[in-house]
Amino acid sequence: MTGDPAFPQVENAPSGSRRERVRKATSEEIKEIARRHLTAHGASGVSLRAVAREMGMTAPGLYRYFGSLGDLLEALQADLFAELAAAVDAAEAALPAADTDGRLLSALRAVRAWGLANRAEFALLFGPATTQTFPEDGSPASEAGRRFAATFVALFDRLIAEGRFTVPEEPEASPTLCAQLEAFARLTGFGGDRASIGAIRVMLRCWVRFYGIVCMEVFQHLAFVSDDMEALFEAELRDLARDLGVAYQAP
Amino acid sequence: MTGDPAFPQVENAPSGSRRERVRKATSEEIKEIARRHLTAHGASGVSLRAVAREMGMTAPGLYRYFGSLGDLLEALQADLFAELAAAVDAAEAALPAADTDGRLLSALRAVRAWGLANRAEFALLFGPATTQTFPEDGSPASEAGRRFAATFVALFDRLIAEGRFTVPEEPEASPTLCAQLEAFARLTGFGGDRASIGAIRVMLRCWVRFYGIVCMEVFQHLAFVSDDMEALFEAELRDLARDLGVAYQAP
DNA sequence: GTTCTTGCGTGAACGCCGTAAACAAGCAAC
DNA sequence: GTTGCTTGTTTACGGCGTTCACGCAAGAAC
Repeated sequence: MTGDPAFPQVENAPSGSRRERVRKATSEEIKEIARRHLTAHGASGVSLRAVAREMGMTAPGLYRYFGSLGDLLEALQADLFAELAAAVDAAEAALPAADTDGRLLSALRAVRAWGLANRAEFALLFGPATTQTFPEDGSPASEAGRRFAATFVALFDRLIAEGRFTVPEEPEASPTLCAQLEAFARLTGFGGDRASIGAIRVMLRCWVRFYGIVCMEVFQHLAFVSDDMEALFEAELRDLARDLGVAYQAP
Repeated sequence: MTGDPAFPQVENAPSGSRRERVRKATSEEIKEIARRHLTAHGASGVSLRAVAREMGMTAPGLYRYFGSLGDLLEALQADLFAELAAAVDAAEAALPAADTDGRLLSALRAVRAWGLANRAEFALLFGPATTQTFPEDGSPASEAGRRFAATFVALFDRLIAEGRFTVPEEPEASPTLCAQLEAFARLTGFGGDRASIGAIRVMLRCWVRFYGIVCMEVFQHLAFVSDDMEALFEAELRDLARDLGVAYQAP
């Protein structure tokens, strides 16, 4: 596996032994085909047999790569979280690093755009947790999700650091809520030094609102209003920006 | 079974011919069993064969009652919307008619409670629209959903009538958004006389926030924060009430 | 009361599916 | 070469949605 058994493996090749490389390749091919089926027919349209058939294998062969159909979906989940995070990063990177406002808006719009362009994928990531797709706590999928979240946590963190939004006076926060918010901050590594409860509360509120509007649109629960909800989304984004002390600007 | 066979159709019996009654009964039994399977194993755990087996029938027999598995799920959807609406109505009815504030809070809490007590059912109603469960526009499921929404529309309507919340100055509403909001008001029969664009906007904003927090909890996307998110929900509800000019009161 | 009709349920069949177990071929190392 | 591990196949089991041809009992018509 590593550097040199005799010393023939000078390793200009990508990485790992030949075995490992080809294994990785087929593993990627499986996920690639499964992704296509996911896109085309939703999560329930992904089947080991169909994937195997498409790549000229038999279904049991896939069990050398994924322990079950659920495992395959979970691996897909991890990849998709990474893909989404990459899309968000790309959207951010297009703007100057100092433009926190623009970057945040751009990042949020990127999530919506990705969700609309990848409905089934979005549903797999953010839809109801079925008996299948159960990202166990330390699993790759769970970690990938955490990394995705980290992107936004970092952005919000900068808002706090820049002292953007005025934390509202909230004396009513119950002890239970405070404890949970603190747990949230700890788990996400949010607001390293200035993690005021109020700030966390504002961030979570915004995240919930954002989740709501995007899910509604992607899951098509407001389709009867209009097929294109961009205007509503932008209006929501404007509100959201105001709450965060961020200067809204049209896309 | 009915009253008298001699000149028989005096109809003290429930309704319809005997045929129709027994048909209705088995139809209900099918849905009842399917509902149990839904509760136990999620939407993907509902199968015609299993339902049939449990009621001592064979699967093809069910096709006399539902055109397909998808149709059965859609019928379930309709029933579940009705059940949820009933739960909301009950929660409302427990309070005096004049107590608009209390009724609204109670109604919203009822939705959350129902969702938590019926996760899979909630997912079927509000989760991603799969290739299965596609409530065609005039379908029973779609109508049931509309009736459920109507409950809340009525409540918000009363808030407007009572002049509760001050519509924020929003000169930025784009023409597209205005058109869509008007379409929304028309389709839901919202705000008969005083349907100001701003009011509709406020209502939709609140609905989106509510949808977001409940979905997050029911779909278990904030489970890492805590297993019991009641405190967070109540905090969100407090904010929401403030925006609507509603007096928050603890449950 | 006999006949006719209609609707209900079954049995068999087709083609999917996930998954397990036994087995054969290929590659790696000694 | 021999040994052992990795890969993939074959075969098999049970479950699934759905279709079709068929019996059969209950209601309608006479």
